[in-house]
Order: sequence, then C-alpha cells, then structure tokens
Amino acid sequence: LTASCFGERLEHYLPLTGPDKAALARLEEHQRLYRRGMVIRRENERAPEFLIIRSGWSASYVLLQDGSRQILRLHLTGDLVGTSSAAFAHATESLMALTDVRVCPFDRTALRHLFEAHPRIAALIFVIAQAERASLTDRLASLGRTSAKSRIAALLIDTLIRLRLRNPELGDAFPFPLTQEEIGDATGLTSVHVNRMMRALVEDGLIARSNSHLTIVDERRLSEIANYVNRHAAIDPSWVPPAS
Amino acid sequence: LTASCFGERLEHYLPLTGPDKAALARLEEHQRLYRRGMVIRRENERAPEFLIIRSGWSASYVLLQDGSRQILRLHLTGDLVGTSSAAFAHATESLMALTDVRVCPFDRTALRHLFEAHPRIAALIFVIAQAERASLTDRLASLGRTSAKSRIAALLIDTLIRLRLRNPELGDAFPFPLTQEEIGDATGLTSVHVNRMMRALVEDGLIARSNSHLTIVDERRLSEIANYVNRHAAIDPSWVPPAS
DNA sequence: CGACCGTTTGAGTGCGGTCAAAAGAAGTGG
DNA sequence: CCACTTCTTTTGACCGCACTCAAACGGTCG
Repeated sequence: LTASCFGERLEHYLPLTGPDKAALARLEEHQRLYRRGMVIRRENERAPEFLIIRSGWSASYVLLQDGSRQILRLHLTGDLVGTSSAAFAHATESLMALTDVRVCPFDRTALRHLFEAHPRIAALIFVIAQAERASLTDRLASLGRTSAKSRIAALLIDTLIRLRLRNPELGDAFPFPLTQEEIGDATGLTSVHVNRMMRALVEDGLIARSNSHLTIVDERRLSEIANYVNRHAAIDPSWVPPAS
Repeated sequence: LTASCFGERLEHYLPLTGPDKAALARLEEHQRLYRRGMVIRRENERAPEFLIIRSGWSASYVLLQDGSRQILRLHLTGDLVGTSSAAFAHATESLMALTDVRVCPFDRTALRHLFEAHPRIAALIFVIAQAERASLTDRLASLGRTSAKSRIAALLIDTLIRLRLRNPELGDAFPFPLTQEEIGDATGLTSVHVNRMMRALVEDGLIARSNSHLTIVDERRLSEIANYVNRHAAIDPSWVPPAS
C-alpha cells in the first residue's frame, strides 16, 4: 500500500480513520512521470481523471486566440488538480510540468465512490476545493486591481507559504523553477517587464536571487505590497461529517 | 413547502427523486430581502451560511488597501453563493445587492446533512462549484491577457448566456442594472474607460443600449472578441451517484 | 426646482507593452 | 573538453492603452 500524499494533506486539517485512509491510498495506486516541459493534459482533450501531484511543480494554463498564455495556478506536491473534470468531460485547461513531476491519476468513478461511501473525505475535498477557489479570487483581484510589482510579490509570497505548509522547517529561501516568461504568464505581464520588476524588488531589499533559488528577504514588507492574505491559516472544516 | 429555486437549477443537469427534492426545498425555508445597494455580507465577518439567490442581481467583491474594488462574480437567480463558507468561518469576500434581491440562507450543518444522507445532491453541488471555478479561470485569463474591450464583451456575453439558462425564451435584450463604475470593478478598468469602450462597442454595431437595458446586436462577433467559451453547455455530471 | 448620481467628453500622463539586440547559462553533440 | 545551439536574462528606446483629473451633461427622485 502506497502512503497517500493527498491524505497527508487532508490530515493537516482533520484526523482520518483507517477506512478513510485506505480509500485515499487507493487513489494513488497508479503513478506517471513527466519530464520538465512536458504537457500533461491539453485543453479540450477528453479528461475523465483527477490528478494528485506526488512531487514536482506543474502549472495549469489556457491559451488565447492570439497565442498568449495565462497560467491559472501553480500546483505543488500534495495538490489535487484537474478538479474541473468533475464538471466537464473535456479539459477546460492545460497542464504542464515545470519540473520533473510524478502524478497519480484517478477516475471520476472513484470520486463517486467517495461521495457514496466516504462522505467525510468527499466533504474534505469540497473544503479544499473552496479554499482553492478563494486563492483564485485573490489572484483575480491581484490581476484586476494591483500593479505589476504587487502581482509578482503576491506570486512569490504565496508560493513560499504553500511550500511551508508541507515543509514547516523551510526558511525564507526556496528553489523557484519558473522562467520570467512563466512568471509573466502567471501575472498577466510580459517577460521584459517581469525582469524589470524583479530587479526592482531586489534593489528594494525585498528578495534575493541566485541561480534558480529565491530568498524572501523582507517577508512582512513583501506581503504588504502584495496585499497578501494567508488563507491557508484560516481553513475551518469543522462542519464535515464525523468519521464513520 | 416552498418550491426550490436551486433544485430547479440542479434538475437542468440531472433528474432528482422525492427525498432529494424535499431536502433541497428545506434549504430555502427561510428568506431575506435586501434593497439595491445593501451589503448582504461583509468580508471578515463571521459567515457560517450559504445563500441561494431566489431573485435579483448581486455581486461578490473584495476591497483592496487603496480603496479600489474587484468584483469577483455576478450572481443571478438560482445561484448558490458564499460557498467559501465551506472552507472558512469568516467571509473571504463581501456580497452586495445590485438590485432588490431575495436570498435563502442555510447553515453549514445543512451541508453536512447533504453529504451524509444525500450524496447525489452533495456531488451535484460539487459539480456546480467546479463549473463556477471554470468561470473564474475564464475571468482570470480575461483580466490577465485581454484588452479592455474584450473584457467588457466577455462580461456582457456571459451575462446573457447565464440569463438564458433560466429563461430560454430570452432573446438578445435584457435588463442590465450595473453602473459603468461596477462594470469597471468587474473588469479591472476605470469607469471612464468603460464608458469609452461601451460606446465603441455600440459604434461597432455589437451592442445597443437604452435606459438600463442592453441588446446584444451581433452575438457571434461579440463572442469572438471576448474569447468567449460557453462552459454551461458542456457540463457533464454523469459520474454523480445515482438517486438513492 | 434643486440635489444627487451616473454618463459623457476632453486633455494630459504614465505604466506596462513592443521591438530589438546583447550578454549569460545551459544543454548537446562531436 | 570544446564548439555550437538554444533558452533565458538583461538592457535600451520608443509607443500606446488605459488611467487621472476635471468639467459638463442628463436623468431621477425628493
């Protein structure tokens, strides 16, 4: 029985019983590997599966008519991705590997089984999905109403906080595999302007960079200019059904 | 027993049985009224309830440090709003009435009951939530990667399509109660620029306006410049548990 | 009729985009 | 190990979309 990466994540919020854990472990029985740069899923392809990220970084994105790309979300270890498969038979967004990644796919019928036999897990998945939704709305406000510098700051801070969720000993430095082009696609900017703003953040003493690692030098000030709110700290799943 | 507005919506996708319908009707037992302009829910307030919009237009939004506002989503009749209450005890977004509205609140414990006793409904709510998520990502791409004119076009088209879901006889004209300031807050623009772009859309023969009604003159061309994809048409909830 | 709110219009500005080129980095194959 | 390609970062000059500020106009409701 493989240990469950996603189950571990859920247990951050609530304890799970044996049968629930076993059901979660079954979701990660199969594993696939993708090399950096590979497309894991393409928009409009049939996509009846959800994916659990077991390791590595990936990003979901859409391509527009004019060829430009919008990165919708960065996905890190333990994330559940492709949740739109719950509503659509064909993918609404593409998914690519930003580093080498291991993913565990599971079918929509497995989700049905969770709703039927493991309401506590189904409810927890709903909780996680709503937390993800809040992240999306934060990003919407970031793109709609803040400056280039703020948007980049928000991306960096949020990434650090999310990495810390899995790895509490993580200090202020972390590997950051995105190119400036990719940062631009995530923040709605051009790579040229991303470059200028990143250098400005360095000059302001807010961050530091070396090879592909990033250090958050002044987390408080960076959070301020990013308008950052740590949603993860406020998650409250107290309403979910008790362990069966 | 009040008829269920939300249940009606769910039946667009899948048939429901008596017990499921009864459970849904119970969600709309209580009703509150809000006048145009009133704040229904304020960010950071305790918010243990979900809301079903029974009639009228409302909008969820966040306010930023500098006083600017980002409208996250327009909510129409039959929408389930405040779903972030599933993950957070305090509201992550505010909600205001754009017209007079009637809303039916129900508690998080009611959701627990659905997950325990009505897995089909719980799963359908998950489906709807994922469809909403797709709408949010569409908006994210719209704000991040398209021009002012596109963003406004996307807002108008999407609104028309959503109104048609409830009212298939709706032609190309509909009441549109948003001020240009509000359109700007939804699209990440200033009201001044919204005005200029709306007039441009009129001049291009794409839309027409009179008092507070809006007519989509050339739906195809407007959809094109909006990069619009009709997600609602593609919803596929075939995986949800069968009626119990 | 006057107050208020929303729309419209104009003039000027600036943030972020575009285009282009050079300098580094990182693979890749001989 | 080096020559070569390719990708990424950096820099500069210029441009234009959308913002700002300001004022006039129009509708609506006391």
